[in-house]
Amino acid sequence: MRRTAEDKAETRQRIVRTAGRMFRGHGLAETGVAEVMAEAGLTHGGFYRHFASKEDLAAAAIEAAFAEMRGQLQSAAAAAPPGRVLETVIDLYLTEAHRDRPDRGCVMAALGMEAPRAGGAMQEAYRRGIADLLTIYTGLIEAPTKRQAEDRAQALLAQLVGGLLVARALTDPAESKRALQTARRAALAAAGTEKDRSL
Amino acid sequence: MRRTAEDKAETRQRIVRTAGRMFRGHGLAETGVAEVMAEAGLTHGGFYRHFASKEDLAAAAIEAAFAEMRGQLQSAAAAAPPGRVLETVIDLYLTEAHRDRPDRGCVMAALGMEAPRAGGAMQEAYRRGIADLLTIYTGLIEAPTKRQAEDRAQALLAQLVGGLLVARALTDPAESKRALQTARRAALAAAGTEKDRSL
DNA sequence: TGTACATCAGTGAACGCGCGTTCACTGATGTAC
DNA sequence: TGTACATCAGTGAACGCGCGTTCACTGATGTAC
Repeated sequence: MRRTAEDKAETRQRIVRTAGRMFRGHGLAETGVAEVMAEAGLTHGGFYRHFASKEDLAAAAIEAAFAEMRGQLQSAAAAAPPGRVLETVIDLYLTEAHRDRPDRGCVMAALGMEAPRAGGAMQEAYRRGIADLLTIYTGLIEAPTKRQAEDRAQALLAQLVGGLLVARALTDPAESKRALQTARRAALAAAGTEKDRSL
Repeated sequence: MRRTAEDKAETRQRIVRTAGRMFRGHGLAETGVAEVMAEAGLTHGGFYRHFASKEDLAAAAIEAAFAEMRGQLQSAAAAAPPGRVLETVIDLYLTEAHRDRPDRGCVMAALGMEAPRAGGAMQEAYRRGIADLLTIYTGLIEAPTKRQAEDRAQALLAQLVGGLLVARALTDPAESKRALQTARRAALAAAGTEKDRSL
């Protein structure tokens, strides 16, 4: 049953991506190794040919999920009309689709409680993911000083995540939808002015 | 070993409060019934004299933890100097103590992912807790219409929770402290003007 | 008020069950000659 | 290029272990008379 190195890398990636979705959808503790493997079309026995432990997988999955987020964020920002980049990335985040599909969405809004207390590689992957996101947002924001741009990026991220959490908490569809709209306005206000990229 | 009805109520309350702390500190899935009972000074066998299931306990614990939050929030608001109520409740929330002690802190910032997907009584207790918090915040905020006050209350709550999550994610003490300060300013901006209670 | 019996909060052992992890095994691929 | 052997990705059974829950038991309290 031995496979090519390429095959193995593909399998590993499939496991990591599957785990990323399941961990975000149901939580780290509630998602079993065997479940992930089954969802990836494998049996659980082979798991340890790819990962040292469940924690090892979780760290890889968190890292990969953040990378996925960065990709979506950056391509949305690149495609947005000038002057509407912040609006575009905010609207991408605070959607009903994102609210309803945590498994495909923001790592912070899905694992923001479990990851920091996990310690070790998971916590570090999570911390780095947040820091990288903040760097990207900072680059989109115009402010007198870099420090102020960083502060606004942080306020923006907090408003995005907090707004999504509120929207997910409210079970009434109309209330929840309104919460998303409110959060979009508040996020735009928190972000402030957009960096001029027309040069 | 039979106890007074009063004794039983006291025991139940002790279990609920202990569970509230442990669930917030380590998560719902990671906290065992036997652990909670031991921490409350009991053995696990008696658990089902008080609760139908772990979920039943969790719903009660979430409700009680929200009630605790409301108490702290309202007494802080009542004790604050006029014109500085919003600042006071924001400063109460975005502290290093709150960041470092999730078990004593905000339910939303501790169970905001697990509670909504749990369904049933837990989800409902959580939803109601958030709705009640929003009502309290709305009452503190001055705005042309009630709708606008509600929107600002929601933006405030999102900024508080989001800011705390960011601060908990950043492991560098200086970065994390700065994140709290930034979030305090952003929260104050999101809340807007305070309701005049001097009459 | 006193007595006999029923109740039931709390104990500690035991129950399935699912989890993360280990292991012997398989067979296709990599490597040495 | 062909052959023999080593490697190792993936399988499926099995391992402890801790979990939520159940249960027989205890003894102090409640209730009926």
